Amino acid sequence: MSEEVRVRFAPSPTGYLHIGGVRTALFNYLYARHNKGTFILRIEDTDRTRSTEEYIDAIIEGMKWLDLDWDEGPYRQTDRFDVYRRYADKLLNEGKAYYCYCLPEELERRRQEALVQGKSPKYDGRCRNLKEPLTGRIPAIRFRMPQEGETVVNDLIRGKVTFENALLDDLIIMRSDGTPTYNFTVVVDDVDMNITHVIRGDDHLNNTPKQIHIYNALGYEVPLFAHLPMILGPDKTRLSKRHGATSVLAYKEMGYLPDALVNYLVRLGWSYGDQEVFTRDELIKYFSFENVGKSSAVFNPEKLLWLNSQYIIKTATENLIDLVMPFLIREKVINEDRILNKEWLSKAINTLKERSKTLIELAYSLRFYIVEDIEYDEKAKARFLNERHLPYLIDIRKELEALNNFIAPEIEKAFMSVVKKHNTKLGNVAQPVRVAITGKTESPGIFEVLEIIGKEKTLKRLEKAIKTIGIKP
RNA sequence: GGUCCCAUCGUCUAGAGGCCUAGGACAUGGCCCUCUCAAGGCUAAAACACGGGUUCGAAUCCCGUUGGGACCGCCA
Repeated sequence: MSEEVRVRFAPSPTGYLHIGGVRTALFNYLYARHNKGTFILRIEDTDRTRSTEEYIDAIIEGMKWLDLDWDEGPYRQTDRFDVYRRYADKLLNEGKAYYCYCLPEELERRRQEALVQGKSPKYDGRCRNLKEPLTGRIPAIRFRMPQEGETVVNDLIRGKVTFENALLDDLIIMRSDGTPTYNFTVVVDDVDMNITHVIRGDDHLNNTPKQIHIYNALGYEVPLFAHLPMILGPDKTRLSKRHGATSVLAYKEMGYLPDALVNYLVRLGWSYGDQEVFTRDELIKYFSFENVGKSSAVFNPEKLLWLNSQYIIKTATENLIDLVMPFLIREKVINEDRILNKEWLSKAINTLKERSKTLIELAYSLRFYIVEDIEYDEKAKARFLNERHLPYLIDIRKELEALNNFIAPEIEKAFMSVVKKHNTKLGNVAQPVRVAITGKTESPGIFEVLEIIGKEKTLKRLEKAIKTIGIKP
């Protein structure tokens, strides 16, 4: 027995990689990295009618975006059908599994009947001790589940969970079309891949005793289990498409930083004292199941947004340039062929970093720096581009025009001189200028903004504002 | 219906029988800073689901009730 920790994330490509899946992947990843173990990616695509290549690609892309790098795989179960077949034959030969000739429609009918009568829908075992094969039907293979005693799942998060064997169903391990089913393939693969810890969603806890019996039947040691609590939507039901974004990649499109999402998700059900923000290294260092909670958690978009803004502030401006560029193009702030001076752009970004909760917001707010013609917000225009503020605009234009060194401290002096001359408050000069330059009543500090916009554009925009007031009384 | 799981502010959580007058974070209100908006600082309001035990002492241990969730497929 090796000491090495081997864990796996095993999504089925019947849908996109969603928040819940990512959290499972993340906890597997953290546990592996914390223990210097191996993290395996396995695609559970035995349901051939619902699995698609597109989903597989999206899962992989999502994992890569979040930088949840795996060490082995992706393995695909559809490549391993002969392995399952071999194990199934073995169980058949040993009498631990048997052919079942019941038709899916028959089973479904019996299930419904049981439900109507308020009984537990369980396979009645009518093919369990068949002496002769039934002709004219292609059988499925069922696992012969022990019916006495109880099974204890020793869960790293839940503790001991006990199940009565009499309640366990003889489940189908091979369909009549020869393809294997989930509860069988997981066990075979986890055995085959030497998985030491099965870390997965809470929804599998009820499957676990059945799987334990398959391990036993196959003669293998049972791995350790850790069942993670579910993530709920705002209505406290299981997170689903109704609750907004389906794919994690949608979060990428919405301008979230991968590390912010990871940080948010890890705190859903896990904690480390009062700490809220973690680097990836800290996460790996501190992670343990002892600090994983047992109860399900409601997904809270507001806190994610807050964390995202914290990560934007933390990110080096240099990196932010590359991150925001696709959004500048997508939101048509710049044309694809237009090359911006990086040094200049980083100055602009610096003023907007702590004002942006997402990369989209950052891209939008960068607009007034970049475009030639800004548009006035109607309310802002009505309030500040009027007769009352006209003298200030005329004077500040004059003062700024006279500046040789167009830098923030000099610009400030110019403003102060106008303020003094009119014996007014700075806001009365700054706000109309802000509207003239940015089109809005909110922006970063106006002196900095003017420096970054530059003298030429500043004067041009001031003149346009002055003219606007002249035209419209 | 059966089985299993869970239960601290609106939400995420700290809490391992006395450090609890229940702490932190998001969101919300107020104040400070201030050229606006943010960021930041300070501050306010806000929770141990309920009922029984055990104990000198319970958010913490036990039992029950209630509430929520998951699963009961030839889906995974």
